[in-house]
Parts: sequence; structure tokens; C-alpha cells
Amino acid sequence: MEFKIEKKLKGYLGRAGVLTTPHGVIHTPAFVPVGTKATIKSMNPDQVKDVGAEVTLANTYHLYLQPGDETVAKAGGLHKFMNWHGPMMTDSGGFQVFSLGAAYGKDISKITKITDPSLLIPERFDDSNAPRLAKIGQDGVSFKSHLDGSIHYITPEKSIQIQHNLGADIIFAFDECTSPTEDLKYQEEALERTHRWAERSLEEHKKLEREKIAQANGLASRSEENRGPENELFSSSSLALFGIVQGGRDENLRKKSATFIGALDFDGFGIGGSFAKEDMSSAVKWVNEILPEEKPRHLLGIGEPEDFFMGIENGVDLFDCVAPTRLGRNGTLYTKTGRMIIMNTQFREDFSPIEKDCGCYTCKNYTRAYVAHLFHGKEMLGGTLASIHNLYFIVNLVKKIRQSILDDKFFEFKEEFLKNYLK
RNA sequence: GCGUCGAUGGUAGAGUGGUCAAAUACGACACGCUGUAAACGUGUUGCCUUCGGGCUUCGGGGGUUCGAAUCCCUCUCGACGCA
Repeated sequence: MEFKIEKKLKGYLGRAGVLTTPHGVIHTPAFVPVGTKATIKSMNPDQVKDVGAEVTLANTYHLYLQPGDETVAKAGGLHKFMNWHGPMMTDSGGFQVFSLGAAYGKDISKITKITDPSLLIPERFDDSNAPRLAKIGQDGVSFKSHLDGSIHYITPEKSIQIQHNLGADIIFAFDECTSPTEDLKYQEEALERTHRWAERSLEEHKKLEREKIAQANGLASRSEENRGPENELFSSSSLALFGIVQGGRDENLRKKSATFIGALDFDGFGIGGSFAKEDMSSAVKWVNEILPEEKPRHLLGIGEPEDFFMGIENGVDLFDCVAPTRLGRNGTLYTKTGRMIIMNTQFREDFSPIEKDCGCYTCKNYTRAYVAHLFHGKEMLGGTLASIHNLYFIVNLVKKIRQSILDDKFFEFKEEFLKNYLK
């Protein structure tokens, strides 16, 4: 993997670059569609590609449970298995520590509002006897499968092993995504844990890479005629590992984490954990001021249209988020003037496209009334057309931001877009 | 013509003397969703309301009862059976 910065945003941490992986090039900043179970829900890979996406992200824990990482390995790896031949990433399962743990069965999001009054009522979340599917130990996390109730202990080593079996281009260290409802003391403990797990993830990764190279060399020495392209094979088969910075909303912890993780020999970095919407920007800035400039940074699980400007301005190169596909499937569409809930009465006989000047397949071929009809009728195509539109909207928004950096028009574009979107 | 059964809110369908403005599902309406437990979830869905409550509803009419969607009579409509 190679990362090259093309242009910087003068006076800020932002930059446009090119990330080269064994399966192709990613122009950063870029949006990474999420395909948790080796599929971008409701879309086929051609549609994902047509929407302009250059890279996708799948999930370690979910694929480990089903169909099993060994099965994916036998299939020839994720790319071949799911017919996505561009760059791929896998998340480590760290988010499931949160979503199946502290957040399980509760109405908690990793994004909170400072003003959220429910955060002032700790009892609301203190149902310690509430069932959790993820329980954190010092060594790893014990997961109870939501599919069949079986117990699985995931350690950093295990996560990395699974990810090597899955065979994405970029993989992530196993971390603990903490809940925004945890207090500072807990955030600190969790951070120490995540840091130890980062070291162990890195160590396991290096070990597996060494084994892979040794194995490839062994094969090479056995067959003379294969010698030439062999060096390429080494580099193209090697995975890049990103470490993950945590620390919640606390400035000291974020900086401490960025310093610690940034000093380790990772190929790039993820910025994870919970944020308050209002201070996400400063949290990202604290971190990216410390992380080594020459390595790519991925803001995990973000975001909404307005978040990209914040992140990119503060030095983020990659974003992934389920929002465009989940919102789409659930009938909410992005437009330049804000969200549109397509099932609302007003669209039942609206025969205009979702957005007049949108270049996506959905807008070029279908009306609001038709998409609304599909949703009312619970037709599968509705989710597909909506996901295509939303993903096109988001992927291209980030592309436009990238272009605005290259054109020295970032702030003009930001102002213009947000004026309309957040109207 | 006789007999039997049935008629409940937008729809289907519970309820068969008070705890019923009436279960549940669907539909409708509105909202939510940020590294996917999610093609999912939440709220509202007779009328009025100072949100305390008030008022009119279970095919129509009449009756019994302190009290009726629920029991009785009758009418209307429907299904089935017998002529």
C-alpha cells in the first residue's frame, strides 16, 4: 500500500491524495460504502461501482460468524467471493464491542448531542443486568452470537487472523469502541485496553505477513520459472494494517491515544469511538495534528453530509458510514436541500426525479412517485433505487470536496453546500 | 316462505353484561436511523380538550338492567340449509 499526498488545504490539516492498494487506487478523501456481510445491502457490485465508489468495507465479526472466514478463504478471499474487485477494507469487530455490548437493546448512538438530556440520567443506561451480547475481558471480548447464541471469544490476535483469511487490502486493529455514556474513568481504562490490543494486533499482523512471505518464497524457490513476477506477488498479497485511535470526547485521552497509536508501525490510522456532534471537529483535529502526516487516516463510521467538510478540513482521508444505504433502505433520501422522506404523502403523485440534476441511475430513470410506490408496496427495488441514489449522493459529495481542494475552492464549496443542505 | 348463523373503528378480526373508545394485525400519517443485531424501529390513528378530562360510537329502531358491543324484541342486509 502506498499513500501520496497531492495537495494540501493551506493552513489546515486537510489534503487530497492517492492511496494505492493491491486491488487499485483510491482517490482521497473518499467515501467507503459499508458492506458488512460482504454485500452493500440491496446493491450489486456493478451498481456500487457505477455510483463512483472506489473501495468498500466489510466486517470481520459478521463474516466470521457467517459464513465463516475459512469459507471466505476457500472461496479465494473476499474480492472473489463477493465479486468486488476494487480495494477493500475490513473492520475488526471493534464496533460490535459497542453495538452488541453497551448499546445492545438500547437507544444509544455513538454520536450524541452535548445537549442530550438523557445523558444526564446515568440510571437510564445503568441496567447492568440487561442482556449484552458482548462482554469485555482483559484479553479480548466474549460475544454471544445473535444468530444462534453460541459464544465466541475474540482477541486481537483472532481478529487479525480472521481478517487475514478474509483478505481485504486494508484491515483494522481490534479496538473497543466505547459508549458515549461511559464516564472518564471508564474511557481511560478502555483506552489502555485498546492500546494494548493495538500492539497485539500489530504483532500478530507482522507474524502473519512474515509467514505469508516465507510461504511465497518457499513456493518461488521451488519453481524457477515463476521467479520474475514473484516480488509483485509479495507486495500484492500483503495487507495494510490501520491502528485505531480512541479516547471518547476527552481531549487528553484523544491526544494520548493519537500519540501512542501514531508512534506504532501501522500503515494508516482509524479514528474511532464516540463523539458529540458538536465537538467531533475538534476531537478529529486533536488527533490528526499528532498522527504522522504521511499516513492515511480513516474516520470510522462517519458520516452525514455535513460531517465530511468537518473531517476533511481536519485531515481525514477516508470515511465509511452505513447512513446512505440504511437511510435509503428505510426510505430517507439525501438531496442538496436536506433529507427527503419518500413515503410522505406529498410524493405520491410527484412525477419528478428525486433530484432534477442528479446523475444517478435512479434519478435518470425514475420518479419520486414511483420510488414512493415501491416503498409503500414494500417492493425490494425501492431499497435498491434509494440506496443507489444515496450512495451516489454521498460518494460524489466527497469527490466534489476532493476536487474543491485541488481547485483551491474548498471553503467556497463548503459554504455553498451547507447553506442549501442545512437550510 | 321456513330455519340457522352472522353484521364491531380505513380493512381483516378479537371481545359476548361493568376493568371497552374497544385486543391484535394490516393500512394511513409522522418521525428516527453515523465502523449495520436494521428492506428496521418509534409515536399517532372516533370527536373536542385549559391534557385533568369531556362527548358520541360496535347494522337501524325499541326494550331489560344501577350499567349493554355483549341479553331480549323487531326491522334491514348477508351467507348457508330446507322447501
